[in-house]
Amino acid sequence: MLGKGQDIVREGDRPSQCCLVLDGWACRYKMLNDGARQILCFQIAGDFSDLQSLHLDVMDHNIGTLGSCMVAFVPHAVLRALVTDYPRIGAAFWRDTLVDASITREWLLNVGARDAYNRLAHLLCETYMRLQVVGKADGLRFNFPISQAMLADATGISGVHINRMLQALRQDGLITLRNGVCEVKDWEALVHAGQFDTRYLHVYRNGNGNHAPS
Amino acid sequence: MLGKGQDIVREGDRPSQCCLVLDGWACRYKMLNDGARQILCFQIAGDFSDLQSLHLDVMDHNIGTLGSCMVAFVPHAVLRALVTDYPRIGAAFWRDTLVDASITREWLLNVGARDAYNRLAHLLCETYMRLQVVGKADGLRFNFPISQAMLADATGISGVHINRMLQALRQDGLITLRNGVCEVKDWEALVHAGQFDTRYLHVYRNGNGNHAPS
DNA sequence: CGCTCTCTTGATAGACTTCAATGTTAGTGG
DNA sequence: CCACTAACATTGAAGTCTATCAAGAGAGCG
Repeated sequence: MLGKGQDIVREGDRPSQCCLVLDGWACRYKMLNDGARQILCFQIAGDFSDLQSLHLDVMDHNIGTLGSCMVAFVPHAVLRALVTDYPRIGAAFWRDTLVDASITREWLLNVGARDAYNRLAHLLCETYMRLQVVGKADGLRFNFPISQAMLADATGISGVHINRMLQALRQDGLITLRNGVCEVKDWEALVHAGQFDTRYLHVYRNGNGNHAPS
Repeated sequence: MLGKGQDIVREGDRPSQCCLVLDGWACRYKMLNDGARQILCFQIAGDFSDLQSLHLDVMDHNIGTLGSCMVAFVPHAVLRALVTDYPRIGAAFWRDTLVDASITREWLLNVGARDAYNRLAHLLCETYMRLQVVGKADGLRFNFPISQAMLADATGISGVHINRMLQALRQDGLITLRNGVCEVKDWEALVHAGQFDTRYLHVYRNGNGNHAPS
């Protein structure tokens, strides 16, 4: 169990184990010399943080907690044995890293091509959907202990502007967000604003998966 | 051999083969409803475009050419056989997709946290370095048949502003760019401007790899 | 109770976009 | 060899989205 703002792995490290997020909030991030931080993705329950360290010796980014976070560490040796003895598991791990890459690409699209309002909407859609898939959503509500400063770092938008865009989303009746709890008030509108399409998450379920559970 | 502006794979496709870029320029990209395009990475000689389709059935992005481009297609069946029969090759393929993801993360940092000038500088550093690694650079010069509109789509900057930033880079004596040929005039300054660090490319060579060959 | 963190708000400034026009280059066909 | 066209590059002006600066208000905590 880690507290908030703890680094799990740092850029330049040569990990000998992988970190699995069991609950709470972590993220990948990178820093610039001027102190700017870019959060590269949120990691929630079930995410294998740095599976990549199995094949890439040196970490090219940091992994840290955003809120209190329960993690497990699995030695590389164990994972390597799993991968060689059970190719199916190896394939599943590989697939996991591919989905991770897909999400990063969508974030790149988000930051590179959408304006602030839609960008935030998209991030909320994705976060809700991912939480929902792993059973961490309560209907249309979910815990979201992410400060506006963190949202700023994740979206490449300034903190002040995040604040205003959140207000806009609230006023437009799309969401509610208070005390670390977010509630989706108008899923359709949120999806429309973010131009959110679940395809890139590569979750296959019954139904089309692009609607909130009723 | 494909011409310019051809799609190789489209979002939603279910490829049964992977595309290997032998020479020329391709890219991953995504579109928004309003017609905006985000280029997600450049693909050059040696890049296995859609290795991910081995494990993710449906394409979540497009792959297309930026200039004339020589590609080879390898059926999934062949690759799967390779992966199962020769685990080392499987590991190499996996590693390849991980490096790809690392580059995407750096692009996200680039677009999310750097201003236009430095963003362009970084893109040029990366492109030069990657070409140099695969032997496609001629000293400090390299073919760069990428229009300003494409650079705009790659960086999330408008075409007009790309033009101005290129002029600034030229005036500052960092680069030369004409007729699809780019020449680095001041590598140190370019690296500094882009805050470029090769680590994320995961190329290990003699020397530190962060300097142009003399 | 003071401290810190986070959220909020207003005013100002700036980076970048958009619009629109012009210049340049290369290719095509007569 | 020269019009003609299509891309692409360049330029100027105006507009706007977003950043920055600065300050105040709540909320949680030792």
